[in-house]
Amino acid sequence: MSQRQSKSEAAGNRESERRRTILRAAIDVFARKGYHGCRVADVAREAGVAYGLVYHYFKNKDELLETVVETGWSGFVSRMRAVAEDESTSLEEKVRGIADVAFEAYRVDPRAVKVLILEVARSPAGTQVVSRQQAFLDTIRMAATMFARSQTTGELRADLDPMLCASLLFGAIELGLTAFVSGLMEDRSPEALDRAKLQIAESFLRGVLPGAAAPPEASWKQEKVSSGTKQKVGKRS
Amino acid sequence: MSQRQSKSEAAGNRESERRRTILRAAIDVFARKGYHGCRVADVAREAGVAYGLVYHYFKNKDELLETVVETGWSGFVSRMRAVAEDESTSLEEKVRGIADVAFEAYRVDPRAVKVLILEVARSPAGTQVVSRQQAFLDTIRMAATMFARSQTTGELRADLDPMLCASLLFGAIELGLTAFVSGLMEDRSPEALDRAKLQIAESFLRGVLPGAAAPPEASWKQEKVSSGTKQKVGKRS
Amino acid sequence: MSQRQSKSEAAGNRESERRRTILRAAIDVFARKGYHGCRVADVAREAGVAYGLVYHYFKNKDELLETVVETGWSGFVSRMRAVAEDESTSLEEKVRGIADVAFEAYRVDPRAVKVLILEVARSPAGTQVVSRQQAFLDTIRMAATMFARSQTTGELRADLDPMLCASLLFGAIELGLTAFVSGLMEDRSPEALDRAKLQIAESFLRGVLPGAAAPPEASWKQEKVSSGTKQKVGKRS
Amino acid sequence: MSQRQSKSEAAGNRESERRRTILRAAIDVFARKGYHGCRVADVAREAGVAYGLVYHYFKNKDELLETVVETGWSGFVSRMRAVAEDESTSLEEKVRGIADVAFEAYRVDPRAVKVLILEVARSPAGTQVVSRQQAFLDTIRMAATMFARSQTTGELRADLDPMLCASLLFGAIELGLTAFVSGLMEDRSPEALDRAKLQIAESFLRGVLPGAAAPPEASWKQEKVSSGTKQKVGKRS
DNA sequence: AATGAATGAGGTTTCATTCAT
DNA sequence: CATGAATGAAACCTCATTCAT
Repeated sequence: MSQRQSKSEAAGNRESERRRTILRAAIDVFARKGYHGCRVADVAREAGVAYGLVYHYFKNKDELLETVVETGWSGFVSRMRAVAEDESTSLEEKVRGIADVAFEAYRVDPRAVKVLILEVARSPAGTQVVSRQQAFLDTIRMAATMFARSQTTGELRADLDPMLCASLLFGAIELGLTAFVSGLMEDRSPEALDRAKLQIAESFLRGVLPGAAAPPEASWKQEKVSSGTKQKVGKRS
Repeated sequence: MSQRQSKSEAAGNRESERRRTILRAAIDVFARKGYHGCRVADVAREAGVAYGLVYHYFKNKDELLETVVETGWSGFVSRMRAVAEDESTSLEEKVRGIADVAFEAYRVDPRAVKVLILEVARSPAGTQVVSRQQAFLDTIRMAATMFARSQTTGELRADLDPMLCASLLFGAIELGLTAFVSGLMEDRSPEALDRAKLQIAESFLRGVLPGAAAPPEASWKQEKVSSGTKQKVGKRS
Repeated sequence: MSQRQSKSEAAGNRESERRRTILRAAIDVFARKGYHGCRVADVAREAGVAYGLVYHYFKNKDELLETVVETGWSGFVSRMRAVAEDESTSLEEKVRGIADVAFEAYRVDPRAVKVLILEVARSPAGTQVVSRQQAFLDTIRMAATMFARSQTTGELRADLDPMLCASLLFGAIELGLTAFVSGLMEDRSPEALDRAKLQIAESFLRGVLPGAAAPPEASWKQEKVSSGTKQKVGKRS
Repeated sequence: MSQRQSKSEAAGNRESERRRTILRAAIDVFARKGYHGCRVADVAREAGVAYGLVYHYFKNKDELLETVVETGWSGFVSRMRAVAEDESTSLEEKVRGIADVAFEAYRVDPRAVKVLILEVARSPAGTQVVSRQQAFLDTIRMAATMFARSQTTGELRADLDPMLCASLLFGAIELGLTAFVSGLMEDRSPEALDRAKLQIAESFLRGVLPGAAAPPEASWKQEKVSSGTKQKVGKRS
């Protein structure tokens, strides 16, 4: 802030600046080519720094991803948690808040969200450090807990599985965002984003809130027996 | 079937038997460690065949995945399409049918579904052959078309984006299945699967069908302005 | 042995042949440039094989050295042990036998001995797998035990430290061999080797066997006080 | 000495102080992990100075070792030479003197001695600057010359190879010291050191001085033919 | 003098793919 | 068909050295 920074301050700033540059480059490259599809050299080139500098700031390629994920995810999760555990709000507000957080994250840094979706949300279990895979699941569990609490207050239909509600909500949000990330949605304007967010939240709420308008269950109840048996879904030719 | 098979038949059968063994092994290994996390040798070992035999039946590692995906996905898609484009059924039945197809596929071969979810649904755009990435998106587009048609008949609320509806449905289904795949759902009995399927379909339908019971929109309409702006979601420190 | 070898036999032979080729090349290269001074590529080139084949037969560069050492050393040690623990021989015969084993090893494969001397005998403790450093020390300990036993039978002067006797013997042998390895000894003919071997064994024996002719200790006893004090050997602080 | 030092003197002192600190650290680190097993950063950390400062005082890593060796070795050699070339002493006194010098060097700075043993005495020929490898050999040659002279005066048995005598002496001393360095000798007290020194010198002298008590050569003369032939020392299977 | 960030050549290791048997 | 040894390009990582401050 002061006109003159002490040497160490200046150095400290430059260091974190470089570090951030590399992290930024990593996000961009990971988003573009995927973690496995890019080389450390790509990240370095994107960042405009020498090869070895990446290893000055990060132990190895994996830690680079780990850091990208952690910084991106931890903020996301803490905001999510703040919304989900706010005792002064209704379930409805919470759900809308969660959608807000997710879409806002996308608005601010779509590429980072893409990396999170691609490399964190889904990835073989055993492969990486527990944290990565777990991070995503923990978030869903957190939401499930939120839904379970809502059932005790009657805000959520009692016949629903809270874990499934959570999956449903996050699945909708995630694939909604994926639609933007992947180019399925042509209009990526802020307004379109906002509309998508609202639609997702609203549809979800309509579906799970205890409302008068139950869907005409009768029609499917009688055919549910057949489901799962009449379909032949043999995987291989 | 006959006691004696002609030479070519026998050879053909033995070949496809081996081929199938390898494909099966590939599915299992991909599901366990991911495409990038495993080596061709792992697949060969899992199949109990020699190293080079994999290359006898498949051009390269990528074709192996391609084949896994194609055989798994094409059946899935055709069944999906049959359901979605059946002109004699209501939207509700179609949606339930889609959920049926997805969950039945999981019931029959959960590991194959896992591979499809991991390696097909999400993966960086540029990386692989177009087909893979496209396959998933095409399916969503197909569902979007289905929803769009339903709007013309008044079966679906007109104010919803069909593409988003498709994302919402598939997102819910996919993450629902992920909940099983990842172990989030402890009870993986057929009954639990069935329950999940029904809940997902029903909640989705409730949310998007034109019903009397609109959710209390008033409550959020007045705060919607703020959403996407008041939240501070800065990704990095 | 038979004219026709079964497939696996042939393969087995070819495999071990290659493996041996690489090991041989490693010995030569290690002897010439040292473990740290050469690249895996050098070994591959020397062996006339492709780069990656080295890794087909050995886990990594370190295992390559480990194997060189083990195969070379284990034979050496077992022969040494056979000599040292033979209860039917006199100490004198044992000492001569040990010199035999060492010099014969050098005659048979001087480069392998060079590698053993360079990379095994001495090397920082913590660096490598225990076995390497320990192997050498264990051999000395074995000899020390042999000397200790000889003291009980009166074959060795009782006033000597067995461990030091072992060090003395092996030090003499090792540096004797080093004189050949390093080119200090110009004549490397078998006869010269034999002469060196005999001289070393004989001088050692003269020095440690209980003989009438004690060295004129008187002469140094009176000046021993000064030793270790008058010399200024400060390495610089 | 004077109360006031000129600026350059002061600077010079400070410089050499730092320089010495780094050199000291290098000795310790080299002794602990070996030249190849450590990084320049390790030396810097051990010295408690910044990374680049090492390069302020030394051209490169190799010069660091070179300097360690030179300062350590040159003093050692000049003391050794003073003893070996002192025309007023008997061979016996010279040998005892050499042992004195070596053990005193170890007493004063065992780690420096370890480095000398590890990095100087043995190291592949081609690897480094000639001086290093040569330094050790030259010392042995010097001793060999000393022994050769002793033969002309009849102090040393005429049937011995002077070069081998030198190797024998230094081998015994070196491995004697190694026994201490490596922990083979449990008692490392000054007294134990002194005892070892005396035993080595005395045994060596007994072995090589022309004494009445020749070892019973007869016993081995008749079996010497076999040596080197009956032993099967094939290195590999 | 002192610092440690920055550089990049050089080495190791992996693993998809080919090929001889 | 089947095998698995052989190949080598491509990626990762290390670390000596330089350089701007």
